[in-house]
Amino acid sequence: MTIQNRINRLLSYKHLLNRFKSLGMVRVFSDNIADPLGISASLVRKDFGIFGISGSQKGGYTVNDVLFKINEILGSNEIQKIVIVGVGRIGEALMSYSGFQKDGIMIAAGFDIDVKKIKKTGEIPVKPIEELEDYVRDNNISVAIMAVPDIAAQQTLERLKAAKIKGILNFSPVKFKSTEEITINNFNIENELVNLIYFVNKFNKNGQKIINSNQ
Amino acid sequence: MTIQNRINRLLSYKHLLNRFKSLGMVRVFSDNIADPLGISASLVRKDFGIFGISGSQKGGYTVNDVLFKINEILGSNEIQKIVIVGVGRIGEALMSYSGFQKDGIMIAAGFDIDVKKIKKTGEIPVKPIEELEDYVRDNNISVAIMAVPDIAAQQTLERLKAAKIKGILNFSPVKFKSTEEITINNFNIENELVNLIYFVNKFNKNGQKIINSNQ
DNA sequence: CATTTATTGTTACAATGATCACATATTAAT
DNA sequence: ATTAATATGTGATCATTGTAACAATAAATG
Repeated sequence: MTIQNRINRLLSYKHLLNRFKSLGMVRVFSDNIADPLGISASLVRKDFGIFGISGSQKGGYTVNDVLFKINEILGSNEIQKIVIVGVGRIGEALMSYSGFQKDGIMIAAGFDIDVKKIKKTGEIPVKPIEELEDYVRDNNISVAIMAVPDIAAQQTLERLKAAKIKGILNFSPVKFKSTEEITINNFNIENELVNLIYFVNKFNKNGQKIINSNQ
Repeated sequence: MTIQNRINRLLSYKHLLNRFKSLGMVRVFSDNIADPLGISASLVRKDFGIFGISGSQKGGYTVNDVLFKINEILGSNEIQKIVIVGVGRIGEALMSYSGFQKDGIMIAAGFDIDVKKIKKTGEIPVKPIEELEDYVRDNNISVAIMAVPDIAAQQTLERLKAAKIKGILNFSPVKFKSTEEITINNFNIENELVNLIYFVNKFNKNGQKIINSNQ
């Protein structure tokens, strides 16, 4: 979980730096980045240090250099093709979402078990699930979004494993654990909501803090 | 971030215990819970202790008691009504999703700025955004899902603040920070994908770097 | 050219979280 | 009733993660 935070911060840096860039800024200091994100400047410098991003001792960091380096680290300088398995409402919503492009992510195809979903036309083709394995091999895909109902989750996971997929972003309600061969990030909306409701309910009365004694 | 993990674990415990229950189990020990989740038994016991969940010194914990207590803590024993602002593809997908019920969450209404989206019939009504403030007040809503495009995000946030919403699950591409008055959890799909791609590309099972085979 | 100033890069530190280990309590068995 | 076995509850310990502090150093200034 440790490096995941670092990667997430890298993404925050990227978005912030893009904003700075659009404002015409050429150089930034570590606290310019830290303050808006509510973290310490030394953490920014440490992150940069760990990923080999260096600045100059008086003039700070060059926006373009840092942006290029971050994209390089994240693999966003080349297009990353991924697939979606399960073209229901969530799958469709993701396929029609255009925001992935800026991070170098391209949804190459969708797959579904339901023949009525198959579409050869359109920007992103939807293919029968039987073609997944061949497609993944032929197009060198390593990451998939899984957006199937709970009933189909286990079976879909097996198919993705068989297709030698290496990473899954799992929108299905069933939680799966990562293994040596495959990294699975579970994206659970219920959990997020329950968490939020808990906070809102506990903090409600006069903004009182919740008990957090660790003893 | 500290107690959030605890709440997330509570949710994992809940789901696991429900599985145990459906298998007919009446009592469990802390390691029955810990092992499948890959955490230590003492952490389970400590979590339980902190939330006042107690077991018996030889017989472990009673499944039903723990489940009831967890639901009580999470507020899932009563129905929590929430609203969705922005009835685009994501908003629609969430509105048609039936999995919230088991956690006591009910989507009471949708809101949109586009009059073509308004629907008075159907299970969940979709209302004009102007009615948000009144609806939230009259129905005692404190949590909202925000699923609007980036362009509308800032304005929508202002509306939600004006309506005295206390917690937002933000699906829009724009990241917002929580304040004293309002807790905002940003749900960013790009970030998750980029993170996953980073892992898949840079690490093999030994944590060593591998050659990035980009097509 | 020396001095001042400002910012990076890094080490020491503090806070937080999870695990370990054990004392304590409870049940079962003889 | 006594003893043995076993699981909880919790203080001590270890690990992780971010912050604070500062030394090193490059630019600016006189």
